[in-house]
Amino acid sequence: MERINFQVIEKKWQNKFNKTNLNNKSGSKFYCLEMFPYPSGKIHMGHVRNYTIGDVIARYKYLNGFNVLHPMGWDAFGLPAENASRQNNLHPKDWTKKNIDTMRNQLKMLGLSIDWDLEISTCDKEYYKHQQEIFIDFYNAGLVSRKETYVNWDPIEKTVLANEQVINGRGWRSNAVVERKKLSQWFFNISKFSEELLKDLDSLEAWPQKVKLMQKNWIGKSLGCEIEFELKSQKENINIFTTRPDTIFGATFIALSVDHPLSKSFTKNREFLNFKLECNKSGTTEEALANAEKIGFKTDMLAKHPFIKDKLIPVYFANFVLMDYGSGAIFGCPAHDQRDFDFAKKYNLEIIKVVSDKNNNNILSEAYTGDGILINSDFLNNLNIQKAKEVIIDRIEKKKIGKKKVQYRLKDWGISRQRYWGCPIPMIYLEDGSVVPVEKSELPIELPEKIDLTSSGNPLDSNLDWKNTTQKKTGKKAIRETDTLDTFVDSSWYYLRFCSPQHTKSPYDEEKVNYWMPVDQYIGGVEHAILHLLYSRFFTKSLKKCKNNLKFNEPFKNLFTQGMVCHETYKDKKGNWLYPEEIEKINDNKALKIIDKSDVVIGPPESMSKSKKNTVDPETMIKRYGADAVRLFILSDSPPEKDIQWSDIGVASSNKFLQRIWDLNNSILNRVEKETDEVVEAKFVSKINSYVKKIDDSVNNFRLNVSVALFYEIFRYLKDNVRNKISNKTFSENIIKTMKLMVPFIPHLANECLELLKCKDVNNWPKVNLESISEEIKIAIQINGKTRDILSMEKNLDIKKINKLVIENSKAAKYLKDKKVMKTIFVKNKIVNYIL
RNA sequence: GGGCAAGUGGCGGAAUUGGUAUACGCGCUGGUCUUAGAAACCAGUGCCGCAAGGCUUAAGAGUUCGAGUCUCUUCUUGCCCA
Repeated sequence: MERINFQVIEKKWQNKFNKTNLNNKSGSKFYCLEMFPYPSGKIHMGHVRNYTIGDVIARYKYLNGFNVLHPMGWDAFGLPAENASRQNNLHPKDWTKKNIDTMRNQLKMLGLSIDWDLEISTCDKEYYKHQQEIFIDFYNAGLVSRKETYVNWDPIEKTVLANEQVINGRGWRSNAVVERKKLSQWFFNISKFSEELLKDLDSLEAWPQKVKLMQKNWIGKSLGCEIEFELKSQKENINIFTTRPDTIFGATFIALSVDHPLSKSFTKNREFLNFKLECNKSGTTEEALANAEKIGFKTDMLAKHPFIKDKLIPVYFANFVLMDYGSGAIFGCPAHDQRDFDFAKKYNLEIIKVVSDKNNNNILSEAYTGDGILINSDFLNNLNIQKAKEVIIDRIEKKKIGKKKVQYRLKDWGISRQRYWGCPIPMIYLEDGSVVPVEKSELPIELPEKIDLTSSGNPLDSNLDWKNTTQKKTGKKAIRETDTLDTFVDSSWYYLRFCSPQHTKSPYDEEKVNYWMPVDQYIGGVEHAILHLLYSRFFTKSLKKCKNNLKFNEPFKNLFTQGMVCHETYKDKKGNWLYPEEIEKINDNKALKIIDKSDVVIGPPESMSKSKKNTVDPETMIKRYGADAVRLFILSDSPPEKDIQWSDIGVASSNKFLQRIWDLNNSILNRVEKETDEVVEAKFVSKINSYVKKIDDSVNNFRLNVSVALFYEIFRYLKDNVRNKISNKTFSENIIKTMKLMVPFIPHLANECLELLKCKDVNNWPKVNLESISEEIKIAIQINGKTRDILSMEKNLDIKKINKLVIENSKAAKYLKDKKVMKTIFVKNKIVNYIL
């Protein structure tokens, strides 16, 4: 038996794939996009999974007549390039280019249907030039602002992080404990779009509910109210914001942010300044604030309760109140807010319960935030929370001490980064203190080639040649903005660029972008559920608003988030991580270290990561088992949206299956002509047709693991029928059909087989004639709801005929003997249930 | 703590609107071939039972002629938010 020489076959077909695209000019458009990779060095299994899923969809749509756009590019700016550059003295540009070349080759080894003519790289000046242009457009449209704010400062990377980049109080990449620092920063005013970003989630019908919910929570719309508190001995009022005005009668203190205007009278107070320093040690995320110990600074100010005559409540500065959320001031109701509760316990403040819980006990061990009926609240008593909110807001507005207000949790997007390897921000500072954009004709503002990355801080800031410049229009001296853009900006519009990557005049060709957009299928990791997707949605909406030439509201019509690729972890006795190739597996529970035969501790499957050494190199696997086998395995073992566990045995068995396909294909080529039987042939044709329908259904529903299972079934069926009374012509036609079904999954082998079978019309999908599917069906025979037999019969028989069959030849007959059937439930082609 | 998703053989997992539970793969068992092994191929494989038959979708209840699927309670796991 001939072994497949997959290296030769793959090379042959890849040469072809690399030169072609999936354009069907006459068909409807279909834009298939997978999240583009960061060029970190080599591709990993996560990429293999992502791009294989995308490739199946792209090829499937193409074969079904769609005009398919399937591009690929590189998210090429970012800090790792700078780090690598320091380590091995290679310019970030060269390091990035080298990685791109490696990874492009690796992607080509997978046999993807990428149109490489459309390749883009975000670090290319032809790309970021347009990004700078967009920045200036946004600036002119009032969507960019410069604000002095507290930022999340990563002391290791010496840069600012967006809130979303802070995870558990630590930098998402460096894992350093994040500090609060005040800096002047550029912002995109994404919060102006809060309502639109929230509302339009409803139009994204084919997005996973989970992702929509995460975005909804992130935007965090809440209805609240502002209330003015008068102070006893000062003229100023304190304006607070709350989402729980119903708990006003439980208010026992006021807490201010350390940056609240009232803090000005404390600037000479040493104790207060120390307290302020202490506050700045923790990060600015809600999570950090919730977890940090609540600390306060008591002032001598007292505020008058707006609804309780003569009641005075103390005013504190507190670390859990931030100036940029609401008004930088809150009233504390310890009974019904955990932070307030912690604070009140610590400073021995009054706790007044105003919402009754089910237990009705008056001593609380923690804040009660559930539903209930108002108590101890004068005119709000006996109302539920919702009603109480309405009544109190109404009262506050009538009394003219405050008003209803909608609040969003979503804050503006800080985009300044103190780094070299990013897109320069096209702004200049003039000597008179004004800050203005550069002329569009000066774009791109290129990164300087020569750079010193050895010193800490921002390398552009110390590059005086680059930093010092003049304003083109006036010739005035100026200095450049030395911060570069957050790399999330680069990926917020790349999907538009793919529609016309060589367009020089503007970021995109209007006609092409309106033809291809929105992306019909976007595929990527769920880890981008909030940041990247929200930013991209914001970009689309902003561009639409300021350029007025886009005809769509949302960039991604359908979104699919694939699961991660996992692998067991291994540790030796000393607790050092081991690579899979360093161990020998004896069975599921036992493994040995190859060099010294010592025991290895096997850990549970976790997502592949270099730090745990549980990675498997795709290139090694492709070389060992072939690209088709790797593709087939990564699709077969789990549904695409769930995590998959990598298994060498699994990919080896995919490889064996491919060999069986090859053997079958060869045996067909030499098949001796059979005496034919029309009935047998018709049944055979009908069966293969029914499989075409099943593959269609599974692919359309992204159940690609089911598609693969069906291929195994189909091939067993074909093999069982080789010796049957079927003509060579019919057999060959149907094996061609089957191979066509497999093209999106294993494009190399399927195309090779089709060529050997002398198939002429390779680029179309088999048509299913639903009428021709006339399978024999099986009906469950139940007695009192219990299945007693399963009978095969032709389709669409009526109950009379089935009754006869049941009495004559089913195991259920004996249960019916001498019994009276009270009722018969009959579902055509499915079941008969006799109730006795 | 809140929200969401899920729980099916030894394992990964199938199962249109409630209608044949355990497809397909791995593993395991037996066989063919082989000096032997590997590979390949063939057969079997949810559990109990010699069999007839009974039991089985985390646990328990409910609705229904019929529940993996719908409802309620409990437990467990994962993710997101806090």
